[in-house]
Amino acid sequence: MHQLLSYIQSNYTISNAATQTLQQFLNKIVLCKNDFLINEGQVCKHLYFLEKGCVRGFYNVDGKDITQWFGFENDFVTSFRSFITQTPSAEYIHVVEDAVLWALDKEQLNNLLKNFTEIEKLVRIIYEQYYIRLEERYANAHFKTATELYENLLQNEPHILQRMPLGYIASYLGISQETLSRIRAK
Amino acid sequence: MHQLLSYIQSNYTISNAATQTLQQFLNKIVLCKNDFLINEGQVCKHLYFLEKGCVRGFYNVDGKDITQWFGFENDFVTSFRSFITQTPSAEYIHVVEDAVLWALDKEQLNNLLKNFTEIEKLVRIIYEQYYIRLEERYANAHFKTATELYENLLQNEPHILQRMPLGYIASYLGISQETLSRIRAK
DNA sequence: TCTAGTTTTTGACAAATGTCAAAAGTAATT
DNA sequence: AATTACTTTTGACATTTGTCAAAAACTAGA
Repeated sequence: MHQLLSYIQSNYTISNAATQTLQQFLNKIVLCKNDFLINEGQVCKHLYFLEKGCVRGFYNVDGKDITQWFGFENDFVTSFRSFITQTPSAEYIHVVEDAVLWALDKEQLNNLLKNFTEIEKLVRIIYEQYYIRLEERYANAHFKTATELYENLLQNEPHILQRMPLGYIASYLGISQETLSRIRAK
Repeated sequence: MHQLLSYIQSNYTISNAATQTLQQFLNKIVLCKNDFLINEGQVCKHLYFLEKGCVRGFYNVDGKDITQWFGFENDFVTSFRSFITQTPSAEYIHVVEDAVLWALDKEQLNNLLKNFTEIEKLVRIIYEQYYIRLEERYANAHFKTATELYENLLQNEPHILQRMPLGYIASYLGISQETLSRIRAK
């Protein structure tokens, strides 16, 4: 069975009919390190469940990469703004470690939402969680020194430090790589 | 009719039955400037629709206020984290201009979500929009100089500059009031 | 209109962080 | 093992921003 389905079933209540229909709509995608799942300018037509590997969402300003978020196992990833509004994505999604994903088409998700109340509810709850997570990250980023940002990361998301190169982490925190390197030296 | 209801009806599709039930559950709240809608430590049991006035969500670190967000007419406001998880709020909600709000109890919202699919959908869509908005704000805050932050605000949310005192705006942007004052002088 | 309270501005200085450039370290390939 | 490419660290210095304190401007109430 897809890891996505067991993940959903162990965290939410969902009927067999919904599960089976969902299963039919999922397409497996395998990508290698440094592939791109999404490119800037592209309209994002799928929601992805990340089964294995890790990715980062970043956008490009004056030739400089700015990492917005990281995705790991059991995360839903996509360029949310593009996926929701069906407008061109401002961000890239870059595969940092070889990845296995399951893609769900926007149209087909809409069908699921229409036909299965429990999926509508599931999606609503997932949004709630993602919203809270983002808000928390935002709060943590505000009015903090570079050292505090690093200590926060160490405390709240240590897996990022273990699996992501320094340059990406620095831009995720909004500080220069050199500063991060010096902080870590201590 | 409540402004909330006409707001919803003009933006979403919603049955009469749902509208009427929702209407029953709404309680009007009137607050004055400098009242608090939510205090830190309090579990937030209501979702509020802001009909008139404006508010800010802030939290306190070492005696210093840090403004997280502003709410204006037609916004849904609450301490989302607390409301969703039913744990004590980390933030205060402070009334900046005399306000009229409509409160919806969490329990009663849950009933609505259970009984009316279109409300479940409505809430899901509202979360999508709030999520995107937050993500956008986050992207704008990252890797920007104080001047760029100010110019961004001027472009994207000029109403904030018109209606909020400088100190709140500075902490919203994550810069000191003095710096913001100097930037604005130019 | 005057007064008291609040908010905003200004100045001087200190501290934190960014930038650029080079060196050191690490990993991947032949 | 040697070469190449990529990532991380280090140093020197410039710039931005924060902090503290005081003055100025603005607001609301008596």
